Amino acid sequence: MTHLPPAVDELDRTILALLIADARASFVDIGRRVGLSAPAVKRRVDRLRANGVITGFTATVRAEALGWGMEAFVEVYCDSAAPPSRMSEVARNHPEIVAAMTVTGDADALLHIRARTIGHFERVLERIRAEPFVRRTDSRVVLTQLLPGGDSGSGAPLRPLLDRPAENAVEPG
Amino acid sequence: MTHLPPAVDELDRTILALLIADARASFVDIGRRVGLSAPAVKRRVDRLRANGVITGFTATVRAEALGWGMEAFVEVYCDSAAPPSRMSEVARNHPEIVAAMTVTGDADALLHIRARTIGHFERVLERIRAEPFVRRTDSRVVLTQLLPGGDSGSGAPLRPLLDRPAENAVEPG
DNA sequence: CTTGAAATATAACTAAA
DNA sequence: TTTAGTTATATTTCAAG
Repeated sequence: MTHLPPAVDELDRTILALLIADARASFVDIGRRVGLSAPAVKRRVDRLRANGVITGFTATVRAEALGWGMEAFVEVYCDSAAPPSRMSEVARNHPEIVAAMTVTGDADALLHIRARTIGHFERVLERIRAEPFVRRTDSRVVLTQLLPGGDSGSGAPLRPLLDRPAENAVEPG
Repeated sequence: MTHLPPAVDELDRTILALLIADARASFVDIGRRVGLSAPAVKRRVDRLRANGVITGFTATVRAEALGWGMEAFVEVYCDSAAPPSRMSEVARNHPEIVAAMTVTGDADALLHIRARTIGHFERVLERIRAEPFVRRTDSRVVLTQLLPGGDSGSGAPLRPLLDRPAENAVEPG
């Protein structure tokens, strides 16, 4: 049994790009740009949501404007006995962890962390290091975002990828 | 002249949390939950946008559903003569780079990269390594997302931070 | 795709703190 | 002066044809 192919066509990609650029755009407005009626657009958006292509709509917020001026990536090294589910629990235990993943390489996990200040970040690190199984951490503090939109996942950086249908083809071999 | 304090109050934070959870929520609906009329909500949202607290509204898309099944973080080491603006240019030159930043530590930059397949990723790496000033790279391929929402920046992981006004206070010293 | 009724966005105006 | 409520109108949503 293969995973169901979502079957996203050119029109869907354009609609996705428009919704990524502005999630509050009206179906009428989107329809005008893609040459479709509003109900037709709505049907496609509903289908993209049902298919799990669109997972939701969100406001993008400048973390600094809310007092979260620090950002860092932290590699976590665990005891070899650490069950993989434990890191997931650790990630949920600390609200400052905005993303967590297992990765290749020496480290067992990579954490994306936001904090108010260096001092706050230091306390978060201490909290994480105090977790069972966590042996040591290796941090990289973000200095400057080099791309507009800054944070990945804001959707905007994904848009260029949508504009290249040829690149989306399944690669041979 | 100090930077203007955005002055985000409790009500704003609730509205932000609701918009992060669903960017297409109607002002009437938001108003019901915070005890405000629709125009009052709109005025606040307009102000949050004008203040740069809200930078936009975006659809969150599952990259895998579009054929982007690979994700990696790549540390880039440059020649000491590399101007900082060059990395920014490199980042813009490769659409697979969804985020790029300068960081503390040995590496000069950290890239967040999305690719269709391992083979595609390898070719992207070769392209980046061929850039002037880039001396070497060190990659960490993402294996499993440990938090729901996966990607950071989707807004959802930021929501818990909004729920903690006490944590948002400016820290002494 | 088109239609039409219900819901929504939004501007102008008014009222209150 | 700043913020919210009310009203009025254009627009949008959405189910049905």
